[in-house]
Amino acid sequence: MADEIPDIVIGRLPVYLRALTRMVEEDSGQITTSSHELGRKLGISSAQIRKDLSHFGEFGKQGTGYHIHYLIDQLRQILKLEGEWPVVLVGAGYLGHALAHYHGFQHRGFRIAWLFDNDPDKIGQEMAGMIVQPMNELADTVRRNKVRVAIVSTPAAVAQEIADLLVEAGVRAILNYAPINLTVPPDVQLRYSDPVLQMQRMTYYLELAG
Amino acid sequence: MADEIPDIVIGRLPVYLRALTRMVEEDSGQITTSSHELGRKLGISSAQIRKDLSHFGEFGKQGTGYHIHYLIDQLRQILKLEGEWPVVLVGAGYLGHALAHYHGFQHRGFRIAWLFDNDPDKIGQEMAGMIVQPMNELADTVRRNKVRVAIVSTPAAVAQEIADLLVEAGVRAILNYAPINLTVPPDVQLRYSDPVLQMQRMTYYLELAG
DNA sequence: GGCAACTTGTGAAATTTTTAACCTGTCCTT
DNA sequence: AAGGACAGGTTAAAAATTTCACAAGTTGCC
Repeated sequence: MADEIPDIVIGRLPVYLRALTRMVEEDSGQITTSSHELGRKLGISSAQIRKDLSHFGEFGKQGTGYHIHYLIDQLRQILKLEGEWPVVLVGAGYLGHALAHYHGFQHRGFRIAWLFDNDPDKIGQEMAGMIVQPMNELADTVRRNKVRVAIVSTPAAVAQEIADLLVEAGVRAILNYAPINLTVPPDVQLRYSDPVLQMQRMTYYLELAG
Repeated sequence: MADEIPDIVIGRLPVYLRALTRMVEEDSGQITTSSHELGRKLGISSAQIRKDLSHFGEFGKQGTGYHIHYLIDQLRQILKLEGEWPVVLVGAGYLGHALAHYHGFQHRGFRIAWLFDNDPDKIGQEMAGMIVQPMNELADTVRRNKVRVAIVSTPAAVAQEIADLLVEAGVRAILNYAPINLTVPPDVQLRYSDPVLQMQRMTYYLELAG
């Protein structure tokens, strides 16, 4: 363990966590699992799972495997998900609306706590238990509440501008839904979620003719 | 060129395509670009861009770079995006609603053409210019129209079941928004878009203390 | 107790991916 | 017309990532 851990490894931990959590929810009374079982479910080699986890410590027991609850706890700790990160959501369009209502953040480390938009018709309106705030209060809210995580679901045209503002105000992790590449300082985490990019990646493998 | 092209390369092509398209939209009258310029915009090394493209042919000209329009055309051809893939969207919840209304598919190779749900209150209703169809007609619609691409935005509990049905009916590419790992045959493309996974990947790098 | 069946963690090997460096060709300026 | 600045494609080297394979530890059963 120790040393710089590859980001690609970090990227798989949430996948493991999700699969383990699912195993608990299915509740077959199963207490432990093995790298083989987990690998089979995820389509990942067991060696990779063991190696990934070994970066952080020894969580398993030979002959037995991994205690599911214990491993979940450890992963949540590694990923800093034991608390609940308050998230600011910028952009209250269709997508922002969906994200604001999404229940999947709960129990997985996040809570959408503020919602911003620049549309006068939306500002002041209630959405998913929040009041849509005007954009000019965004920086202040981030600063005052020491918000570190943001989701951008604005049109591409303003996404960079919003990102700059968020970073300047103290945000250190941005999930960007706008279909555009953003530039942020190296100490700011940035992830993308453009459905079209994912789709375009798949069509390469399809046959054109019907 | 020729040979099996790494999937990781395929995954970057849509990113290049998006950046190039953006350059056209910004319309500074720019005709050509270079691997360096593109790399700078995307945070990718120029060598990687040249190498990626070289898998498919020689699209640039020494001393000049790449003709933007020509490269866009080539990428669209490589990714099989010259036509328009009709897409079936399963799940008309908040997220399905957002996807159905999303304009970003247009001009990028896709058109959401059908919308399915199992909620009797939603079936028959109009949404984004489509009528929500009942789930029991899904397989038939896919088969009759030879649909090859689907988006799943159902709850996790039914996502695998839907995926099986889609594959059985002929779908060969699935974008899954449900927060669960799916299993599909090896000849079926599968991509995920779970916002929480992306967020959990970022928090690892954040500092816990406020 | 002893044996067989498992399973982890881990160095080493294999494979994949990225980067570097350079040859060759193009364009622009003088 | 010549020279310098650029820039693509490509081969080789470097770095990163995955897989292999095995020693060592655990469990359960007879």
